[in-house]
Amino acid sequence: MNLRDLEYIVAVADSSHFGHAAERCYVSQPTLSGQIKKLEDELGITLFERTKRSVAITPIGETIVAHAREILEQAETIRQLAQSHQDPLVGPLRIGAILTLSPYLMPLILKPLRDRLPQMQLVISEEMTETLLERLRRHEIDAALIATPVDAGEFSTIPLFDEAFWLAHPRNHPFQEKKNITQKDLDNTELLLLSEGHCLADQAMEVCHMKARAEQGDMADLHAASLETLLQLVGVGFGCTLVPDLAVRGIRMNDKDIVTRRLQQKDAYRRVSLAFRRSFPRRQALDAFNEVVLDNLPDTVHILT
Amino acid sequence: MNLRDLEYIVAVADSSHFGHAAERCYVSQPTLSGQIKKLEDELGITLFERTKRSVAITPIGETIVAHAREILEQAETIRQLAQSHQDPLVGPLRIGAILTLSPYLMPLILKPLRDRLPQMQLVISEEMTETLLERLRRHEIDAALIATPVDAGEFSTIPLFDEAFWLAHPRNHPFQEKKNITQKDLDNTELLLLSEGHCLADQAMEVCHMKARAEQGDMADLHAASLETLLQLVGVGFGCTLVPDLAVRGIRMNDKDIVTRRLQQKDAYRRVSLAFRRSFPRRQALDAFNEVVLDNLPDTVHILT
DNA sequence: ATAGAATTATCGGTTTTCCCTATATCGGAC
DNA sequence: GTCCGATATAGGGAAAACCGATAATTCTAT
Repeated sequence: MNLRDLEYIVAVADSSHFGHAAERCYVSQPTLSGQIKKLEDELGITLFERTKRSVAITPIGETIVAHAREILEQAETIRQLAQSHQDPLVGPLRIGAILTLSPYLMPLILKPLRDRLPQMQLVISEEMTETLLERLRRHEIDAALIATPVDAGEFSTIPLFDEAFWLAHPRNHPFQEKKNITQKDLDNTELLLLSEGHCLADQAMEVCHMKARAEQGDMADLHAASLETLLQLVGVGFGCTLVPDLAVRGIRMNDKDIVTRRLQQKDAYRRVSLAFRRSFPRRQALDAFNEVVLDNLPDTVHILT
Repeated sequence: MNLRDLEYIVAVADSSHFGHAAERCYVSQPTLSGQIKKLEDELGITLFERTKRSVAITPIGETIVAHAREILEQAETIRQLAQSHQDPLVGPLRIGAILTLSPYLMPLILKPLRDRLPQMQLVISEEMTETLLERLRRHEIDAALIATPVDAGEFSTIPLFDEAFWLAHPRNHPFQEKKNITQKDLDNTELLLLSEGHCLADQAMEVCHMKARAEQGDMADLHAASLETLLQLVGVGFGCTLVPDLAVRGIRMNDKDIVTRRLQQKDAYRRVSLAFRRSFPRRQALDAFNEVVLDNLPDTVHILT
């Protein structure tokens, strides 16, 4: 049995005429006759009752042709599906992003993305870096926006932009009096950090030359699960924290108790990149996505070509 | 695209391993790889994301494999259908019978038929000869039990049995006094006949040497549409009629006002045969049907070998 | 009755597809 | 670095699908 054979029997069932059916299938009449005969032999039944003058379908033939029609329809559906997915820009793109980036980046790009690539539906996951990478491995997402270098062997990465860290402190904090915050100031400051696993915590510790989490002492149990929570804590005077650039934009607008200040250090930034499986077939979709992201970032971040 | 190709992609989707999938499909791994690649090229999309180390299905691949599964299932259904119809004795057999035979023959054979050929469902149509032959031409029925010779060119026929005609007259009829009914008696008798198109009417006229229906005079508007109606008329003294043998059996039991008498003439019978399209493929089913019919006829009919 | 038209089946040869073995290539493990 | 496991590639052979020509059969028209 064969899809072609099924086309043949459907054509004969429709036209009741081997010659016309053959024409419709773009084959010669002997070919069609032979193939149908072969199929009948294979199935062990007679599909069509033919005389030299006429062709009529048998009851069982009728039933089988009905199934054949369904099969051909399904096959056509497959071709249609394939057709509409041929453009790599069409179809859902599953992007993961770290929690300290996603809430501040997505609002900037979702609308432009829908305008520029209406056929591409973005499916967003927000997770910590390790979880994202695991989901990438499992093919649950197609790419991940992260701020940590990953093993180049396992995934390909495209660097997108460098995002500076800002210091956020309460309005009544001693820093309020200082014109410039120096590295030394930072090194001596106890920072509020996100809980274990958030790359932002590690990055902040690095910027402030902290050796390990344990050094923080009493504040250990204040480790928050989201940047928003952390900022709430800053707002009520619990301490300072480092905030990545994109997240600062929201604070400036909304919270009068929090002061954000640019850091002097040149190396106080994190590099955001897009990681994806080397074998991922829709590279063009990723490139288009990246382009939209870069086109819609504020001037405050440093875009990498 | 090809049914085989679809088996390949389903196998790969199931095992996530080209080698194992190939084994399951009884082909070599290069063959399977090649065919899948060909299919991907044909569809213009990537079904599987493969590295040298692992295989994962793409989202669109997942969708397509789902359709492929349905197609293969339908194909299997076709094979199953064919399988269970391979035995020509299995499946519905559509038999037509003339109206003056069907009500008397069917009760005799339905139960034996169900016992002997439980897998064959009999679908019965009751029509006049010409209608039966027309339905035979249109493949609406598979065979017809008729009592008229048909053009041997158009249909094949199998003679089954000769059915004698009996005379049915009211108990108070002059015939009641006669010991034997002669041809001359019949020739001078006005018979009640079935309406136009019933072969029994023609046959009765022939037996009684009637030239044409018009000779009957006043009784013309009494032409009945069924033998049962005709016998009702006989029962209330409207006249005589000829009744075929199988129909007589019912009368003897139920009606005290009707006398049935065997005719002396040797040629007062009709030949019942089974007519079918020469191209009908389930000849064995017909033979089996005939056998059951002949095995269950009463001794009063003359069975033809 | 005979010729002609229409229709399906059959035959021989060609092209295409499918499949196999052998081998290359790549990534990971020891 | 070498071996192992996995997929991809190459070349050749077998099977199938296909075509044109033709046969066989049946209906139609003259």
